[in-house]
Amino acid sequence: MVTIYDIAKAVGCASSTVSKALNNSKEVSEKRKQEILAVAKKMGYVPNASARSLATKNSWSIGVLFSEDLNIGLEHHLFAGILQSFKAYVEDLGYEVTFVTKKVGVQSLTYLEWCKYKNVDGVFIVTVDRDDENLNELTHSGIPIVSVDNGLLNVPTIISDNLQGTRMAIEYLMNKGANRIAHIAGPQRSFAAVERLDAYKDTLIKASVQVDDNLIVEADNYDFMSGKRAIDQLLKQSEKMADAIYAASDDIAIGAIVALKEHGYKVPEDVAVVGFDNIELSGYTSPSLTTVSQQKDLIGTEAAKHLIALINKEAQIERDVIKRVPVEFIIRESTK
Amino acid sequence: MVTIYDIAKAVGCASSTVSKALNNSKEVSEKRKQEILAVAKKMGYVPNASARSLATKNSWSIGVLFSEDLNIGLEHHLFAGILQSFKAYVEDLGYEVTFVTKKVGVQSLTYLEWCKYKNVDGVFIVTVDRDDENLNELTHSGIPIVSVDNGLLNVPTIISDNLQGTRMAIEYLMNKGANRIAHIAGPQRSFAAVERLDAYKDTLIKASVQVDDNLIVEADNYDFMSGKRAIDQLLKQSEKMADAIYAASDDIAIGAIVALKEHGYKVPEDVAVVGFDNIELSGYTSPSLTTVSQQKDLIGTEAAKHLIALINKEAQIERDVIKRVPVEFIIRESTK
DNA sequence: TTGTAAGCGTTATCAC
DNA sequence: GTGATAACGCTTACAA
Repeated sequence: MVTIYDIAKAVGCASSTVSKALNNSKEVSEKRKQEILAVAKKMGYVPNASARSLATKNSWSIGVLFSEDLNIGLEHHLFAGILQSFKAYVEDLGYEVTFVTKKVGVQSLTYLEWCKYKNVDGVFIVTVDRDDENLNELTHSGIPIVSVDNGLLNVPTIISDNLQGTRMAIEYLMNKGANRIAHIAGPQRSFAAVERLDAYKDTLIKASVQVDDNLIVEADNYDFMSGKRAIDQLLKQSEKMADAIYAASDDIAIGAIVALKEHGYKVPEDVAVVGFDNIELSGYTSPSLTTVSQQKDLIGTEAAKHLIALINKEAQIERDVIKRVPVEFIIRESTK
Repeated sequence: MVTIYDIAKAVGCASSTVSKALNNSKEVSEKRKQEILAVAKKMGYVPNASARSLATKNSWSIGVLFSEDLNIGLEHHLFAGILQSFKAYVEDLGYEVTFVTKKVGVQSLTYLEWCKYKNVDGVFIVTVDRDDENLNELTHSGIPIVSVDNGLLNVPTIISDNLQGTRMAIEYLMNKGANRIAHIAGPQRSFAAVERLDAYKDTLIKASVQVDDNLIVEADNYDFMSGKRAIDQLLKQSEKMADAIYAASDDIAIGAIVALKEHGYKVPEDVAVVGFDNIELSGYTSPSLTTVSQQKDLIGTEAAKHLIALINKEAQIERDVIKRVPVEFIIRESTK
């Protein structure tokens, strides 16, 4: 391993001069700097992050909290997409993206301890168990944190405009003549799911339509099977099938469509279905799915921008700042 | 920040003794150790990764190479799933998972330089541009590396048994009576795609069926649209439509089914379709998709195990070690 | 402009 | 069993 001392020796100067040259300081003559840079390159010098971090107390790294406890891992399209654009943005700025974990070697740590251990500059919470006892400690530590979607208390959050999206969906269905619009809500431990359910009720009420609890089902999860099961539940709750269904996710919607077909209903003729997310496949199912599209790229980059601003103290840490990202309503065959 | 010196002062011993206690060394009396541990806990001591790493030359961190240049980012189900299980496995062992990047602060680095900079214990190559000029340098550096799927030269690779999978698919189709089996190959820059194409030809030849180049199309990519386009291409190449199609991915297969329907073909009546991957949605399309299932969990954990073995020098770095992970053939409606 | 030296928080060697 | 102390590679006052 080549160190600045090796370079200093080779050049015939002090290590501090080498350091200055390497860091583009103005306290070195241009000539010296070029000389040092040339030698460094020739010798294959690579700086050492640990030594640098130890001396400067900066890590240039951002921790990502991506808990798998919730069964929403990296495979989840939305969160993977968000993380992807977040990663691209901060890496371009020179930050390293690393996953926050609870262990180092044989030792167990809390999230906060790990972040201190690694001295991360900031934390991006993608998915996390809101009941995790370690969470509170982290969110109150003063470390710059940004979150998405899960609506943690005390953490600035970037999230889709669930109210707007829901309203567009419901109003569209009503304009199409639907008057028994059911809602398959997402699991209510999810913040977005709660928002969408509230928005559903709110929109109906604003349109002077009475909310019928028998037309509301809570899915266990955001996935296909939950959508299928939700239809069974709906059939139990209500003798007469709804003429439209607004589902809290595309996966649920697609599962619901499959179940509806199995029960002999035609989509969209008997029942119109609207999803949420606009997953890539929603354009390819049969029928293709009308849905509320979430801009995962934008959510990821907005989260990144805000976190960087917090790190650079260009933004203040305000609790409960919620930034809404607009959604888009995409009409396809499932509501024709 | 609490350091071992603070603890030493509080306890009234030397910092080296504290270090020993903290590291569970046998060179401290049990009594002292307990005393130190108690004080450390009370003071909220958290070790410092940089200092430790600087002194020990170990980082307990693994770099993940996940290049987005190929348009296969984290959103790709297969790679996301593989990374997920890899991550879970190594984190449980106390390793940190961090993304390899090409920049640190304002400075640009090669992959290898970054790995040296961060002193990662090993590298997991998930996706990477095989033509990347930085790659060769990394794979020949002596750093423990494991790869999946993309069949890099000189790197131990964990990959699905593409030959077995292809054979099962083709033989099944032949048994069903198909005698004009087309193949929508994946992009031939992908190693797996090449393997599947070769296996397709090989299986036909072994069954004394002549390979018809007009029944082979190379998709631009692994995605839906490529599948749709491939059907157009197939129609151009061959006047008579195939009676079965073996596609290199589920996405391609689903795209192909959509295109086939648009052209008036019925699946599976006119054309049977088989995919590859077993993405979650393949069971929910209409018709649901017969496919070759890849075990992403197993691929991820096998990669993790091998990398850890390399790091611990329990395995030798052998070039071109390829470990095959078995696949499973799943029969659904698209071939009924 | 350049050099000296202290300090960052650990671990590890070697006396005692 | 315990304690000095050097070393890890770098940055940064401060001195020259």
